[in-house]
Amino acid sequence: MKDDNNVFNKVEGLHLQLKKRGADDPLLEVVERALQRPRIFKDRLVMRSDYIPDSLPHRAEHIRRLGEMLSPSLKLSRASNIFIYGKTGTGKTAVVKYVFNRFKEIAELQGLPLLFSYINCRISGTEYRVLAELCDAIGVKVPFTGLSKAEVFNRFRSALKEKSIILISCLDEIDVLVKNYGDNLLYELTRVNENFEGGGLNIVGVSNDLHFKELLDPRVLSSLSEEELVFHPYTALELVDILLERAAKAFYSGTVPEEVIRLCAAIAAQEHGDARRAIDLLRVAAEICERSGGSVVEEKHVRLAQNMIEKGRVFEALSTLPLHSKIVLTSLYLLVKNDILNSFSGTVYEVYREVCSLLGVEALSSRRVSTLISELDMLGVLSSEIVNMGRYGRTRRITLLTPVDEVEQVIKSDDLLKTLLDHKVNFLKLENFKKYNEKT
DNA sequence: CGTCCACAGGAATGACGGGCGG
DNA sequence: CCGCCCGTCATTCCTGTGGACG
Repeated sequence: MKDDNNVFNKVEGLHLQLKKRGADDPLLEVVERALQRPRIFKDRLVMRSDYIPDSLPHRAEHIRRLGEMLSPSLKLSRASNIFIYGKTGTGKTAVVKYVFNRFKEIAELQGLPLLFSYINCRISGTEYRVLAELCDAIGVKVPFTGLSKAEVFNRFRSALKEKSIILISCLDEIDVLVKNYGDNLLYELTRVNENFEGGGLNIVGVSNDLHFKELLDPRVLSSLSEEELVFHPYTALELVDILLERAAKAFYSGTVPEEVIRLCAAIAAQEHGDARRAIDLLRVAAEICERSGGSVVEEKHVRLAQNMIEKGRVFEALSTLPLHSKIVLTSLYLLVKNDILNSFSGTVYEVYREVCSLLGVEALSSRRVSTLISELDMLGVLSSEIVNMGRYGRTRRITLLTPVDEVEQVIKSDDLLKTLLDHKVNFLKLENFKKYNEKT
């Protein structure tokens, strides 16, 4: 655990050095300000999202039950597969990791052939990579691409058998995998244990989609969810406890008043009781306070933090979009700038083509753009609604949901698109599109 | 009452870069 | 080196469709 005090001492040392050099040193002022800055954070790591606390308030019951379900593995017999539901930030991942860590310690102490792996299916992304990570967990090296899935699967199974390992694997956000690739992999995985003595695979599936079950084949469902565990969102009061505990470790006493914590908890509770959000909010509020030279976090810092986090999320999501999605977004932006708030897909596509030719980029087919628009819809950047206009066909009415100035920031952060706004935007004859769009 | 618009969105297919084993 | 298998992005072709217009 890194101590802020060390850093502080170093800065102090630097300060003394600089002073010796004379007053005209350009760093002197910066360092002095850094020294004067009141310190709020005692330990920043505690407020990070990947931090696993020693105790999880209001989750003792879940920990106990998960531990019970997995306990047969400590006697080297197979435990049930487990299914965990609950929305984001309800402590699912933390509980699983917590229990895994504790079991791992015991297994190592007793020298049991018991291994644990945690895989996030959304981050791993494909069936192949999930399989590769399972292999990795039991010490089988596989290339990140090149082999057929069946081959990787066979290697996994035979290694499991050969080494008589029991692998308990958590597949987090498992719904993402099934939505994209179906439940084939899960089916195969649940069958791994058939005709096996010693060794085996145990799956702890985690999903934040409550309707996920419906996507599964009944056979898969029955073997996957032999046991179930449901996580409910935290209430505001529970969030307060969580934040208080974290705050006590992360901040110097007296820097974060309880009412600020209550506010953070209340805001997060409104948004589905997401603990991660609550912690982020408090952390950012403290950072803002610290940077502005305050010594006690106040309500206004929380409000600012709330704003910043929201904007940051949007910017992050939009600026990492592939080029053509950004061009579609830009087209929509231009339309909105010209007071066309609801455009039809035909109009958007026309503008899109125009923008592409101005940028010297080859335009994609309208079919492709159509799915790009759907993707933006799913991201919540825009909303599209199918409308029937009889004689005048069937289209989507597309509305930009993101505030224009935020979209503008994203466009300006892209080197290519920036040139469009800077120089070429006048060449667009948007009047034509306006008429085109109003041809209802 | 049937037509027919302007697309939606599914299916099939292909190009491509990456990476294996042999 | 080849042949094969991935996943991703894109195109082409296709069938489907609610309701204003004639």
